Amino acid sequence: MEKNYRIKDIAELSGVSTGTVDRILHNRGKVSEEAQKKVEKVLKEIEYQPNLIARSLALKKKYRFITITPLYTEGEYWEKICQGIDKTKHELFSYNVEVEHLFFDQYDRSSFDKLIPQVEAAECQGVVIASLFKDSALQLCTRLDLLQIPYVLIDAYIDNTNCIAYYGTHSEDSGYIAGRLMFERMLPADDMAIFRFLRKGDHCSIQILKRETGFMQFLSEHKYSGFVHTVHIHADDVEGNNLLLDAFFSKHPQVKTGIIFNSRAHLLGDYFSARGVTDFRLIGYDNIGPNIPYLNSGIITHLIVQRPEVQGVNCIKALFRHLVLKEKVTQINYMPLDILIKENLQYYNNYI
Amino acid sequence: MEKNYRIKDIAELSGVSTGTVDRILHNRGKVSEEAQKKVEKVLKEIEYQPNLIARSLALKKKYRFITITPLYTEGEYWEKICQGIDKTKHELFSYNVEVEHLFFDQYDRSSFDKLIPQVEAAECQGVVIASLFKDSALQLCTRLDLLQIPYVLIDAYIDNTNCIAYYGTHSEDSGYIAGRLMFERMLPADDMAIFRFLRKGDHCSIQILKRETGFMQFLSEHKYSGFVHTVHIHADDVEGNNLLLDAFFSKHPQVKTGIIFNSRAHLLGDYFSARGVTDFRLIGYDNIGPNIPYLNSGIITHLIVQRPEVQGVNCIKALFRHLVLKEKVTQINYMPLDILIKENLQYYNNYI
DNA sequence: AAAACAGTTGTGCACGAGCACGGCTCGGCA
DNA sequence: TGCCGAGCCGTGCTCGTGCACAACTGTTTT
Repeated sequence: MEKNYRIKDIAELSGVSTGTVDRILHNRGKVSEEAQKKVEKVLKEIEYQPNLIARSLALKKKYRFITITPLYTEGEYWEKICQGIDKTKHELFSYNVEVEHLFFDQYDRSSFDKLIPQVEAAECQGVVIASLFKDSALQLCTRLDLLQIPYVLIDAYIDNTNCIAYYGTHSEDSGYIAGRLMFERMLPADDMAIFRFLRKGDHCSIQILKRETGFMQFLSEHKYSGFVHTVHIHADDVEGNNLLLDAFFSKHPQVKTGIIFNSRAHLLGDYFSARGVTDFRLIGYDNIGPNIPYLNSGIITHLIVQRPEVQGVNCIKALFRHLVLKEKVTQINYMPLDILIKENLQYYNNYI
Repeated sequence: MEKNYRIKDIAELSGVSTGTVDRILHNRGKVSEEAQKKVEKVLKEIEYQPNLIARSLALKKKYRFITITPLYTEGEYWEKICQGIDKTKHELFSYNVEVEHLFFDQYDRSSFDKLIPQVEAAECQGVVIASLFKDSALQLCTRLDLLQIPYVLIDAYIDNTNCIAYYGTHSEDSGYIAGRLMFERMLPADDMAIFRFLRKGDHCSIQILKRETGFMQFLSEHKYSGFVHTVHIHADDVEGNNLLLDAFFSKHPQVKTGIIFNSRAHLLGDYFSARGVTDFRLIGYDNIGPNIPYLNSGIITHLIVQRPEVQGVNCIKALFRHLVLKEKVTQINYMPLDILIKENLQYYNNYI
């Protein structure tokens, strides 16, 4: 039968006024030792849980968060992250939390750098940083440290920052999982292909390279003895790529298994579906819109996915919990790595 | 530049008092047509979002929810559900939400029935019902309908109730997925085994039977031509079962693949690990504590899991959103069906 | 014409916490 | 004794909403 104690109750129980209790709870202003002791004694006996509702009504403080993410087109990975952010923003509306999005071009580092002074100028209480560009992100972090503005990292973890939280996946392990999935249905001596779909200016991010590392580690740990073909493709040039892939498969018809470590498996899906290929086992990443039909039709056999919406939700909630609720937030948070197949796809987005 | 409009603002804009605006917003009491029109006009122009914080402070209403779930021992499936519930209860503490747990014995239907008058007597605003016993649950539902108390179903969906929400999984499809996973690494003509671990009084619930149905459907759709051995085992009798399993495997040494449709794969894990068997492919359900070490050691190859904590969270949130926020809640919510393997296990619980 | 009444409308307090301001006590000093 | 200031403490307003009650208007009744 737990009772909701109020400051007023504590004041009455300890024989002082609410003002004194308030001063003790927030240790502001001077309080006599006697009063301190009396109140502390009461506080020890009861379990006071401040009414957060009343607090956030009394504090007319506005919380302004800024997010810095890649600009996305419809169906892209970062759209899902931002959907999670916007959902949470709506949920926290009554707590006076406002969220403003700033975008950069994920293929142009300088576009990120240009945002740094903007963030410094904006009066904000917290920042969410998509840390694709490690050095630039680190620079922003140190600027924010100086301004004493808390920030959350998303996507790539950066050592030696004072971020209050990081949300992302363990890239090596996500590659390792891919290795396991691929191994389920091939022989250790079968050839395979890694497709690197890059766009002009694409930097083949550290994340992607780490996935590949984890993948190769699985292969070596499990005595893989086949040959791994690496196929480089420029994502923008559809015509050229078709020729390139035609050449590759006519030269290596034994390759029946492949993987793409970024979210562009659908581009290879386009190729296979145009050529009528149905017996290739393809593993990809991320449940972005364009990948879905190919998972459904069986051209992509597995997608390794990472709940981007939840990441977005968690970023904002981390700032909220840190600043408003003054709770402790765990710093490093690796998201679950989910395995999506045709059969469990339809239920995947029904969380929360 | 969205502004937070308050009732006071609306009153000023439309030239009436806050009381009148209040009456119109909640359509209570009589208001002159003139005032109605003036306020409605303003409401159309601005987008009024009531401050929920202030509202729940003003309404000193207590919300008392009751949950009715099986009594669990440590590490059991229902423990995870209740963990999600308790987490949310803590989160909604300041909204005056209280949650009381009632437990029944999942192997004794009458223990559920005994709770019905208790629920009716308790003055509560919402109920969460674990609907394992379909008929008994239905009876409770109709009682609650009469009392006009909203309720949420968890576990099994029941037709023709007025539940405001249901959270659970699509049982057939979760069996269908198991079929796919099993087929990944066997030949269509290989024999397999279905292990039915039941406890005394266990009713081999509809859920479990449906999983089996979905599984068999996958087999027939994919031209399975082997033999499915069904092994019945009483979960309580370890010694007897060892003998029974010994007999089975010596008679059918060709069976190298098996599945258990409830969460007791760990019992078979006990057997295999005692016998030193390492080349059996076993698929199970639910990431309950005892299953985890066997997934890690490779004795269980896959677990199909369904985010029980999230289900618990969602149940309480559904009642909260319905009663407090007065939002619309979607009625039927099938949870994601996740595939857990050794490699992605460690990250699985890092959500929210 | 005064009173009663119905139909509206405005006012004021409550919810619980935060915070500023003013008031109280007590000691020191002239 | 009177005055001042430091140290401590209590009061009262605020946030935005809900709701009860009082107050106001205009019409009908005695």
